[in-house]
Amino acid sequence: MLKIYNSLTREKQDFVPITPGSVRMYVCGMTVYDYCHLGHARVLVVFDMVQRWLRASGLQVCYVRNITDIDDKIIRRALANKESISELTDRFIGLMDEDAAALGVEKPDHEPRATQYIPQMLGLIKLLEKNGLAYQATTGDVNFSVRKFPGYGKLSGKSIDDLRAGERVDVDTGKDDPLDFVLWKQARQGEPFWPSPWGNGRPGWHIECSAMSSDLLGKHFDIHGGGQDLQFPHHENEIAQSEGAHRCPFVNYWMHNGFVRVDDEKMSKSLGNFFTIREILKQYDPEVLRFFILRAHYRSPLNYSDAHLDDARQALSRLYTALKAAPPAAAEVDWHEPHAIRFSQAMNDDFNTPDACAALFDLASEVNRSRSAGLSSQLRGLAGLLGLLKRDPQGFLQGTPALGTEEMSAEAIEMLIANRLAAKKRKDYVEADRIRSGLLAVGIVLEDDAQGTNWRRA
RNA sequence: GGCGCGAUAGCAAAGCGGUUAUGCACCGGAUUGCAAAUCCGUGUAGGUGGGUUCGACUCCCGCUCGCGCCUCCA
Repeated sequence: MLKIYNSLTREKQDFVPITPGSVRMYVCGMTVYDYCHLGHARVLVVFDMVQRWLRASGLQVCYVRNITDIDDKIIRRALANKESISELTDRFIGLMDEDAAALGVEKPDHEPRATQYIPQMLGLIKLLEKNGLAYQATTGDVNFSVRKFPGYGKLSGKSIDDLRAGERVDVDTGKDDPLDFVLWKQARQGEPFWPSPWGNGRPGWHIECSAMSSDLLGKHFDIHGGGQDLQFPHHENEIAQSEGAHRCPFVNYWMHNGFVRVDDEKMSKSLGNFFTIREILKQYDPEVLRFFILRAHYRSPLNYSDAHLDDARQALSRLYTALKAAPPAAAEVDWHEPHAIRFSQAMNDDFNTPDACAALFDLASEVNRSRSAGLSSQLRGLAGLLGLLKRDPQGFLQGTPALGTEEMSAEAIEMLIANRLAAKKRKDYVEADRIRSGLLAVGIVLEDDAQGTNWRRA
């Protein structure tokens, strides 16, 4: 039985799908005006893992991850770049796809873009207006009336009055209450707009997710995910909009992944301490990054540093080394085998990937001891469910230079290995060792076995 | 100020009221021409003060420290 920690109830709960045998899941994706950073990588990988495990559990999954392609930041960036909004967003959607693919993230079933759902948003706003929850302010903006929605704050555990305590005096917003949020922004000079019953304008941030999720998944669906920082106000507002418009429960299970940190501080755009996926992939194999993300629990904070990635790289090498020692027969998982059982229990316990990884390492030891192709298949099969160990071991072991080591071509390495073998044949161990330590100095490790000499990157 | 989360060995990171987490690093042994890899083995934990219990890293309370949200942010 799968258990999921539900942010809404703040406890682990048995997962019971609305429709037996199938799951509908929505995850807040990217706002496309810049490169994806490590925080985005975490959302992408974590919910890819969730989606994979749901499918592996025999459920039929409909996974939606949206793209926000219209908002203030996008408008500003396009202006600064002197390009059109669609040029900007198309470009970064392409780059995001590349990053996601590198990290082994499977394509969601739907990737709706906000700008393609304007009619649905307008429909939703009309419903909210009809239900007395939306009003047009003197500024022309259409706002959501937070105080008229009972239960506002149930996701984030905030009460409206507590929120008021920290508020700053804000004039000219036209809001009845400072906590009200915008559903539809009145068009301003030089900004893109769409016609609406309330005049030309563009959508507020939160309404797109309510519109896209109900259009693709229905008014009431199973799982909604995203980064912890979206819990308030974004997800809180989504609930208010969706439940306020449809008058029915919105989402059963809310999942929020923890932050990525640098030096124990949240990595964020505003702090400027973020690393893009691209930057990191210049130094590390994408699978190392994926493994780094998955070896921590999705709700825990994840501290980034080169040392931690180096550590992850060494650990992943151990798994690939085991696969190399005993080539797998297949990648089919035998679910009666003890490691598979442990793996499955770990995953069913709120996607405990660190524990699932521990099962993988125990299995690797077993493979090394037994040299069993069957167990090796188990290893590859189970790891595959996390999107790991899909490659040829040699490709991984020889393809990822450690930080600070120089590149050397495979041909050059092979040549030196041949020279060393010749030296060994004539028992010139001084020369043989000289060659080996020379290679080690540039990050190449030689391993002799009965068949000959293999090399890998340290 | 309001609300919430966390504190595990050198580093990273899980489960668990009593029995080896796991990985990296380290140490001893096997193996090797020497190594590497691998195997075997040892060691290093649970912020602090109380409480509950036959027994607590694990449950409860206080304290200290760290972090997050309350504003765009994955």
